[in-house]
Amino acid sequence: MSSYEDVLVALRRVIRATDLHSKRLSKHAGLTGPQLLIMRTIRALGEVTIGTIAEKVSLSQATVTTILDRLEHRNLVYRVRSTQDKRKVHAHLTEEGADLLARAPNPLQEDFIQKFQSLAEWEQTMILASLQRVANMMDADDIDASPVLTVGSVLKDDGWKADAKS
Amino acid sequence: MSSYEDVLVALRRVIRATDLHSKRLSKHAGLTGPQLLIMRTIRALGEVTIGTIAEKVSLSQATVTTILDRLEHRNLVYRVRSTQDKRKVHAHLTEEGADLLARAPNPLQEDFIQKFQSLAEWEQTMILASLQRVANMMDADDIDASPVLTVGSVLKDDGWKADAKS
DNA sequence: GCAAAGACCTCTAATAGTTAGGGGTGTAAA
DNA sequence: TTTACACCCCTAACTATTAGAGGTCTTTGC
Repeated sequence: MSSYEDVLVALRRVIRATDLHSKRLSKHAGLTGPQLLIMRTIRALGEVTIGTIAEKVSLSQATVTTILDRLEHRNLVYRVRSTQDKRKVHAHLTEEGADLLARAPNPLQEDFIQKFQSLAEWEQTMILASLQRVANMMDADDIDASPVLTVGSVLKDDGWKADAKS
Repeated sequence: MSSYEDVLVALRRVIRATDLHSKRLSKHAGLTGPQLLIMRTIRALGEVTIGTIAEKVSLSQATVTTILDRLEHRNLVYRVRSTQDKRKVHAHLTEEGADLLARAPNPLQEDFIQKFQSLAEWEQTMILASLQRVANMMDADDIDASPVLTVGSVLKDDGWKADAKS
């Protein structure tokens, strides 16, 4: 069995290799974490409804709507109401949005996420919790100051703020 | 007190004067009663939401939606989704629709409807019931064959069919 | 004459997206 | 350090559309 320290070191290496540290990434693209996540989902799925996005990223439709409002305002995405079913709205990346997304992330990132999602649910959860703990430690520069995390808080308590001032 | 026959005669005169006999009118315009009613509502209120139309004509939103579908298909109305509140949709008459509406009805009709709506609720209901009875008699050419009407059936049981074959 | 088809009308229930409102976090400026 | 601001996130309410089922009327074919 590897020691806890071994795990920490491995995690730090993963973080560096994949450039997943959200503050760094977000600042680079000028996008917040959820914004990036949603734009990636749109790129991955092509013509996609708001409901599908919400399902994929585990947010409510209302939240996706407001985030899309901001992205649309910045001309990174646009909406098209379906003619087949006028209840539905399809989201698309603008050329500008696609460019930004292409410039922003490290190519390794996509690979990593795909592989990560092939893990078991509990593995993903535990790894995320550990990553979170690592991030906290890095911020605090003090291991003992890092609070114990619950699973539920893992995805929320993330330092993804980037364009609060834009 | 005027006799029942006096009332009948008066009603017949009103019907002729205002050209309200629905079969005649509908055939003239190539529109059914509800279609005509909705188009008039749009013309009267200008930019109007589906919900408002439904309220004005006492139909469900779903019904208004399907009737608007047919009118839109015939290029008589068009929809514009509100930019202020993207839940809302405004209905408008096309030029073609406005033309059709302008040609179809007798100008007296508008006057009559306005005045009619200033009457008390029960007066309107009774008058409508009587008008309906008159219409039935005219169709039957036989007074005794006309069934006694209930208030609830007055607005429904109307010979408004016109373009079932179009 | 009469049965069947086709085109309507109408409704309720379900569905998709948007908005309102309230609570929270993080960053930057006074 | 407080304050302002811009986010995120949710639930509840709201607007319109669609699905599905039941009804009427007219036309068409027997």
